[in-house]
Amino acid sequence: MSEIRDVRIKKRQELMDAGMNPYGKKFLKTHTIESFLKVFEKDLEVSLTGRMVLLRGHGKTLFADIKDETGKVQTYFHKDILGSENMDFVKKLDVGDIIGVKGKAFLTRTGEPTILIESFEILSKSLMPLPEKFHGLKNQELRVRQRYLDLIVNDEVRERFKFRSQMIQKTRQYLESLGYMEVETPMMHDVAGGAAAKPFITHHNTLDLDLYLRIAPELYLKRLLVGGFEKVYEINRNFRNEGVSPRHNPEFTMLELYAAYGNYEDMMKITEDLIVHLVQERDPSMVLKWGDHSLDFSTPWKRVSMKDAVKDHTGVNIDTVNLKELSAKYGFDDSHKMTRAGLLAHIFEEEVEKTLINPTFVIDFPTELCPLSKTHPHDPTLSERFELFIGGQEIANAYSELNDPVEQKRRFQDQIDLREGEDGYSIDEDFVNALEYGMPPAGGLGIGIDRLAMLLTGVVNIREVILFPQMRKDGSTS
RNA sequence: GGGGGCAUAGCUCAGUUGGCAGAGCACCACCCUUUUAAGGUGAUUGUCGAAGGUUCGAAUCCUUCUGCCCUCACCA
Repeated sequence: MSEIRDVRIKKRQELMDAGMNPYGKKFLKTHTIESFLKVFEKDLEVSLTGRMVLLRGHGKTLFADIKDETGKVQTYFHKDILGSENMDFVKKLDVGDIIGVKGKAFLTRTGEPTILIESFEILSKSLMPLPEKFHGLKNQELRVRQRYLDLIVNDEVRERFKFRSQMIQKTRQYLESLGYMEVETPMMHDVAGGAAAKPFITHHNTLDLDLYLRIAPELYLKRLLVGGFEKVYEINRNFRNEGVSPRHNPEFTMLELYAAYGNYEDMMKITEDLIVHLVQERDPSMVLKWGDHSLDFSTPWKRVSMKDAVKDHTGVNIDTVNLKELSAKYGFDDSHKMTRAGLLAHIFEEEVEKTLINPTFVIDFPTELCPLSKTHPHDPTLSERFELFIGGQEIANAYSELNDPVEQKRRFQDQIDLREGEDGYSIDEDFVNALEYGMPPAGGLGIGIDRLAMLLTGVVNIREVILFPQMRKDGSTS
């Protein structure tokens, strides 16, 4: 129905014809709505801006709720104050219009702080109707495809994205306070490394060069350790050409940080400290509701080896169990390269991950699953690596970084052999070369920022913490 | 990619056994000078996601397609 739009286009023209610009310019406001409400005082002269979200006509007057980034306030257009000519302009206003107002504060009979408008400007005439005032916008698809409407109408959505921004801001402050330096490394890689994932492929025309959108910044950040920076971090996007799900978006935000001369124990401490710091500000009780779960962030967090986690949960002792029996049970057949380590990881993912609701560090990963990690000094089959699980999801992943170039190259080659024939996988020779110059021992950590934001805001779908998550092409008009 | 569910007015939603496509809000007109999802009177509002099929007759049954949600697989 374009009738509403037609009516508004007509009003737009009538405003212009009457000399009132419906798309105004810079407007100086004295307060945000939040700050106005805080300092409210009768007869205070203020100017405010906002979008009209609710109109209540009342004879020769009009109440309009206007909303800015910080809140909502009632305004009052009165014919006796504005005069009949201005009141004609008021009749051309609609829900959705963005206006600037000047006026005097007062309290209505019922005690509502209100601005008695002395003058106003139309800063943007809205042509499209907003979603319904009471039920708002619920349609999942529209909420994402037209996120701007979601943000206008659904306050809790706007608050959630504000929180996400503050969470990242606090993370930066925390890391800076520990002496970490933020860096930016390439998004376009000629070798897709640092994680096991399918990359997106793109092409540089002038250089005639196929490039991969990065799947992880890891190998570049470690080059910086070689270069002599001792504490670096990066918060930015990774791109993985894989399925979309309530927990996966093709582009997602990752914090990676590296500390020279440290190890994965340091990373465990920094992970716990950072997340506890963020949770504490959210809710000092340290317990957050998340979906059907309640997450208890009280320290110290549980630590369990992968072997023990599997043993405790399934009774399977991976070192003594009959492999054939077990692989049959878990759907492994001869076509898989079945090893005890591979099977352990498989059972862990199938049976254990989803049960790790309160924060749990899983440690002592089999080395063959950790191509970038140092091994335990006393047991080379295990690596100095942990993954942090909260709410059954992997939130963080960290190692004592492997800094032996010869061993690193051998492990890369093993990975390539496993993925024989697949495109996009090759050894980052320059990274190995960098290691040959000497990288200090280091702890390295990655934290999934979107998932952390999910936990801290209580939502179970990643698209609720990503402003514009990936969607298919809109099929509604075809 | 596999399996299940959903798609009706700008928004939120009803729609019985296949029998004239509905409500609330929004919009429009009129009334109303402190309302609070204001109120009152009246009017308008549709490619029932798309294309086929069955039928005297399809929003409703069948097929295909598109999109969204859930789930499995890949993965963080």
